[in-house]
Amino acid sequence: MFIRVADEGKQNEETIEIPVDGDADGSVSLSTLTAQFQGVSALKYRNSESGVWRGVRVVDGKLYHPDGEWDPNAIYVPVYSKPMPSEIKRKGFDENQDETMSTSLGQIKPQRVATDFMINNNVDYDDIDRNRRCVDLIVLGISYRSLEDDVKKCFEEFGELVLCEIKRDSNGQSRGFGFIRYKNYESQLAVINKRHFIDGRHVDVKIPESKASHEPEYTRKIFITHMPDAITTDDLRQYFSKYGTLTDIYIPKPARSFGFVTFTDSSIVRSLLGKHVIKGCTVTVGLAEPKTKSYNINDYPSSTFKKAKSDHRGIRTFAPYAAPPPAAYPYYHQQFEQASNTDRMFTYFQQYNVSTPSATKEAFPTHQQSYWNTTEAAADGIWQ
DNA sequence: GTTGAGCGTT
Repeated sequence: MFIRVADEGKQNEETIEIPVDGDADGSVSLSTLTAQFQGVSALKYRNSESGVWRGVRVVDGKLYHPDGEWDPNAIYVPVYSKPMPSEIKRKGFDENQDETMSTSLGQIKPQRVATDFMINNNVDYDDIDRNRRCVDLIVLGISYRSLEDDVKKCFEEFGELVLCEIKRDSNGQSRGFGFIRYKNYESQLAVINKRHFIDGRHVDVKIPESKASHEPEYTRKIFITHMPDAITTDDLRQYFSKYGTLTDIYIPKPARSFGFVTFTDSSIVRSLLGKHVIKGCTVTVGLAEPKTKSYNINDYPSSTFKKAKSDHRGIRTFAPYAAPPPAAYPYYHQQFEQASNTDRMFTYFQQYNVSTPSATKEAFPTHQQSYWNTTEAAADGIWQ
């Protein structure tokens, strides 16, 4: 069986039939879809009764129809998150521009080939370029008695170093961390995310926060819970690296059933919220809270998870519920991307007959973004 | 069952 997919307003010229995996679970593979619609992250369709858009559920790279079966006559419309396909630079797109970058290590000519991964995950070349360069790497966990030479000896095994230093206080006492930098990017790839031993201590090498991203760390980080002890950092790396470039993986020792994975980019984070199956275990992915409570909310208006939670308690107090939610719960943010506003949220939730007294609107300051979705709302008893 | 150690200098 096939479903018909076309960009909005292009049903006449460019409707493409996409196969449904009938052997398995009747889902449509997101990668099959992205082969035809670059940059697509979900599908939507018009609800024939109400006329409003409905989102198709996306889980683990597969699209599931809310009613359990696809309508062969419907036209499904791709939902894109940024950037739009026309903005994805493919090989040849801007070949006449000189894109040679100057770095302290010489000239690097970036390759301009969009991989499937990049297209699927809306990774653009700026991300890749930034990530392909050698940067100073932070070395954490250095013994206080280790010297520069000890550190150097360990890391020279992987290639020529252009920097190796241990940070010290004004008395010359080691602070237990330092920085290294390689001449070649391959060496950087070889040491990062691996365990190293110096003077009987294991040390970690990471991209330092100052180089990781322009976005605050916690917006790029997921919080994984209900995680069995058997899941290791390697398992998390293997599983989550398909969604983006990782800058950090953390599992406390001894294990406490949770962990963190940090990406280079915050944009993938929202799409990962919910259940995932890793090594046969179902784990829950949530947002990481900021490590310090002293952040200024106005600095990061798009990342105020705690505020979003209290907003939705606001609804619960007011709303009587006339009807149960539909069979599936499309993510609000998959339809409307990142920036939200009160009016648009209320319009969206009206399709579920959630009563929205005007007083409730006051609980939604317009500068705040809501990350919560209808599944979470249902779990919290809004519609029970 | 549910939130992380530590991040500099030019």
